[in-house]
Amino acid sequence: MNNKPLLEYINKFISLTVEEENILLSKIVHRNYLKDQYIAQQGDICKSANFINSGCTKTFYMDKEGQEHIVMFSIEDWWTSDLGSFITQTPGDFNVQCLENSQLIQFTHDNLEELYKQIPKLERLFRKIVERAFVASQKRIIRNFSLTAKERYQIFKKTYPKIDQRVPQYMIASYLGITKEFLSKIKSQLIYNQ
Amino acid sequence: MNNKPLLEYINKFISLTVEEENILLSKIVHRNYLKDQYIAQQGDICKSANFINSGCTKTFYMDKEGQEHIVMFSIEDWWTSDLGSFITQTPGDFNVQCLENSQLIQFTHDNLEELYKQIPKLERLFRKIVERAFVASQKRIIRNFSLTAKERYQIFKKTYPKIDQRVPQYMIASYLGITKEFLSKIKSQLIYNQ
DNA sequence: AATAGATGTTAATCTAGTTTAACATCATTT
DNA sequence: AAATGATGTTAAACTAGATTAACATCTATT
Repeated sequence: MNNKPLLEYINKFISLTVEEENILLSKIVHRNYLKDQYIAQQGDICKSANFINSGCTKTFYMDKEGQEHIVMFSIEDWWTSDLGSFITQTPGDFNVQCLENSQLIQFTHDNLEELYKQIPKLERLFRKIVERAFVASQKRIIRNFSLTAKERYQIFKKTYPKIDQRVPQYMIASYLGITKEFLSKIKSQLIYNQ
Repeated sequence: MNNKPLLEYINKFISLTVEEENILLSKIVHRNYLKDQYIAQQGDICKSANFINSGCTKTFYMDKEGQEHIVMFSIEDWWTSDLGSFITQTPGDFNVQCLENSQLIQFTHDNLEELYKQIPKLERLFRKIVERAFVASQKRIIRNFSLTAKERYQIFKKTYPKIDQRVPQYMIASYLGITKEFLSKIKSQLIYNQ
């Protein structure tokens, strides 16, 4: 039951009293998932927002052709969920799946609403978290439009070196919006040109 | 000084007492911009979050080649700002420019922080606004990866019929991430095939 | 150690979308 | 009404990246 990473994370945004921390901890659930297990499934209502204590997940969309499109990887000290489904409590567009055995701290929708009532400061915390996520998402749209696949890959490697090493290449290709074959070509070009 | 649209908008998310409404109204500024005027500029710190009473804006990024990439159009009853720059108060990556004469209601960073203190409920309001914006942004990434330009254009027309009619085609092409020439081709194909 | 399944590479062919360039249309200003 | 600038169209040549398919490498399981 390691709550330290979560509390330290929260403390970067807002400060909680000891009582508030205890209220918060009373409303969370620790949960272990195995590699390949699903945390959320396209078409289902997403039941939890999850803080990652350890492990790694991918959030992806499966299109009508059965092709996977990864929107996001998440690792330790970050969140994972189908946020759209979670906040509206309606069937979601995304799958969230563990890429490694993962230790998560889960906030259910009801518990989080309850927490917002008891500790209004948490609204601020989650506002800030989502603000940052939104900004990153906007920047990604721009990058996809204004940069080539090679440039996007180089930025990805620099920005997320940990993820680059932990995740199979064909998933990184999916995240970059290209095929695994083309990513392979890019990598060989990069090796040749240095 | 028409505050009705703003108050009605807010009321969809949270309910304010009359006193709270008055505090809020004391912290906002009404401001008129002319067509082509800039609300935020790439490289500058964005000073305001703006509720649109009337008018229309584009948020865009200018790349090293001098090409414009539109991330977002905003019209009445929606917000416009370089959110990343606004929340961090650091130089921004985006320009926000009026496409029509526009009446805006401005929240400066300081005033908004002040308001959060006086009316903590507003954290909830802005959390919800940004949540929705983030979800829309994620869906757009998916659409860009899994759909063709033609499909994306058809969805755009259906989702934002008002904007489609108000904004020149070459800007819609930029929003869709394609050239104006290719959008022109798509349109002629669509006319031919119905 | 042999087999199967998951991951990664290479190369040929193909295509969605770009680039370039010339022209058409419309609105605004003189 | 002529001229200028902003917007939109068409078509030919081109390219980034997809598709297909064959093969290579690495694990994990029997």
